[in-house]
Amino acid sequence: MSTAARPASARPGGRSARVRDAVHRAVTELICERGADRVTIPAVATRAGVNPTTVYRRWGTVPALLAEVAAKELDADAPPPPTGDLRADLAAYAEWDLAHLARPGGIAFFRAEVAADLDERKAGLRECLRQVTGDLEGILAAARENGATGLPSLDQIIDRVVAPLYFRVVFAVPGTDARFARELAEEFLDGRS
Amino acid sequence: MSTAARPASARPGGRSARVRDAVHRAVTELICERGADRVTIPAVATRAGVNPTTVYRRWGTVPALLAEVAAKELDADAPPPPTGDLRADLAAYAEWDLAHLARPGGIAFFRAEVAADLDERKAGLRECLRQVTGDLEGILAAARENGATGLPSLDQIIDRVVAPLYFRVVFAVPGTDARFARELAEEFLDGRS
DNA sequence: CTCCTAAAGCAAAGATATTGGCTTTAAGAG
DNA sequence: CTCTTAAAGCCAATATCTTTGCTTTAGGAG
Repeated sequence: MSTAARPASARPGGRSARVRDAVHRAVTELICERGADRVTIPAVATRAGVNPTTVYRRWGTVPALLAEVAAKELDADAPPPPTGDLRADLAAYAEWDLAHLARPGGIAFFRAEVAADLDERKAGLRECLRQVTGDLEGILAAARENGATGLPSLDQIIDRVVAPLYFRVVFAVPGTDARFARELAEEFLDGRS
Repeated sequence: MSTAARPASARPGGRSARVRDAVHRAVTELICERGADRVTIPAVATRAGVNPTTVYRRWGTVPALLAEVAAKELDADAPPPPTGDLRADLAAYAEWDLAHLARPGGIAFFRAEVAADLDERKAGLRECLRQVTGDLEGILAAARENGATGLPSLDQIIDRVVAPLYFRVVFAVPGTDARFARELAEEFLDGRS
């Protein structure tokens, strides 16, 4: 036992990082080329130029691997920061959310979460929903600071704006584009008061 | 070539029907016990007391098998027929839809559809969406015959009623019960005029 | 009742995926 | 620079899934 605190991860640098990046890249590529259900650990390992055993030992299962990649992509592609203008912020968020879902392989991650089971599934989806509600709360808080009153509730926004976007992307409903997303948000706000 | 017309399926009776029923039952049981992603053809065959080869030859893949079972269950558990009272019909439909999705293994079929890829996926989801729009069109038609005017559009109902239900079931949002479903439909209609 | 044959069963071979024991590599501390 | 050891690599064993060729069973027509 040294007197210094142990780092959270024992050996995060160099080779481990390179392997992680190669595996992440391989997952993204395979998801885009084939679908989520054809992503297997041996395939990922081959594409990444890494030994399958390594992937099994570090990540264990495909859903766990996908969850990590999805989390990383969510960090890289964050929604636009709220300005305090609820109407503009919500429209921008809706547009971003749609783009995020509809990006190549975007829905594949959602699928992976939906398909996973029990604890893993609940954890993944809770995290996903938590992320969405966190973003929306940020938008509402900014509007409130800006002096806005009579704000919609989180549940209302989720039911009226977020849910339709998810549904339409999953079912590939035609006409679900950026313009639709913005109008969905704006019409929701206009219909209240 | 006989002069008589050939039947669509060459030998539908007896043993084939028994095997089909046993396999269907096994699929439903396994989906409820484990999740959709742990349903494999060998597992289904064992549970059904049928040879795996038979399942491979008749259905080929797990998604195809799940699609057939889902279609059969949809037939067995049809939504209530429209009465012509839009408000009551839509509330009843929302309640039925939620119950149908939330039933044991209900979402698992949806998951299976979502997880499948390319042609199979598109076919399955289109069928699912077609079913929903068909039911809703029936409700709208009944209301129209009853003299109602200013009816909402199909897209509106899907965005405002159906999509939130799907979203909430998939993400297991608390408080998503029959009462919520009815109120969702009623508040949608009340919010128009 | 008898015959034809679609569909089910069986068994063995061929893929793939997963696990475990052991060796090798290279961060990172001292 | 040297040493320790976490993490990666290798390879063989195991488990699962999937396909294939052939045999057997049992609907259903005549």
